[in-house]
Amino acid sequence: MALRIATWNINSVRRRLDGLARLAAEAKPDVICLQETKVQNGDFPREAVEKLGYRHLFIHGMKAYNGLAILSRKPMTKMESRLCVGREDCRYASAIIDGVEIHNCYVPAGGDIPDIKLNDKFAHKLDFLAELETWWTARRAPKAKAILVGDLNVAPLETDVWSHKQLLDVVSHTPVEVEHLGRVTKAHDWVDAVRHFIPPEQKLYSWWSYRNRDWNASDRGRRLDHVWVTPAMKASLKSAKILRDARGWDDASDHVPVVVEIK
DNA sequence: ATGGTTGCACGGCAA
Repeated sequence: MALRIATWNINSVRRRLDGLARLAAEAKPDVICLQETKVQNGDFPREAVEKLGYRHLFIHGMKAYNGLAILSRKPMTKMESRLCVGREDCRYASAIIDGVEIHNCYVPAGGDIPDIKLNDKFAHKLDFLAELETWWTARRAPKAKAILVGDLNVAPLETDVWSHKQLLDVVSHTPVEVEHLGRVTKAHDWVDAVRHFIPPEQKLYSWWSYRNRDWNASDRGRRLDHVWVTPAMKASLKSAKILRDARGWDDASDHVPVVVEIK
């Protein structure tokens, strides 16, 4: 079994079809997990995606916000979506491909103020992470083959942000979020596939704000997009890449794809 | 300290 899997917060699949074609051509993933497709299932650009070779689609979308898709060159079974913290938000989709469970997740961004009393969105984010922890604890199965990918909207390591000190109070890198994400990791003994290859001393980002004059020069990035595998798959990890160049593509998303190869 | 940009859809809201 060999599998190349990409995860990408595409920030509107309809506005990013050229980028999707470029990802397909340059990284040749077998599976592409998208977040923030921002489109209802009926309006999803199925034909364009099928033309790129992804003929097995699981689309889980809604109008204007959120939305996920799993695009695959190989057959998919057991497609499921889940509601998280009681909302119908389209933030979780899973399927089985080549005997591997693929979990595609879009954690709420959490708004601007890192205080659950002042900001409902922040409370929602922490509740969502807590629910993920509970769910993964309940289905603990160390020998299972599973991959969890997505925009988790948390940069856990000091080197996952451009300035640890300056971002301690900024949503995405606050200690309480990092703790919540850490408990999800522990709940299933997830292995961070990207940090497996790129040492934690090295700065590494997958997102750069649109609100910078020159994202590349200022380089104020954060690593919000992740690929995790179960311990059973750790020995099969072959490579991991964050496609930084994609931030400079025409009509770029603010996130770039992360690609992991498994053998 | 503040505002900076983008997408959806056509007025703010979410990121």
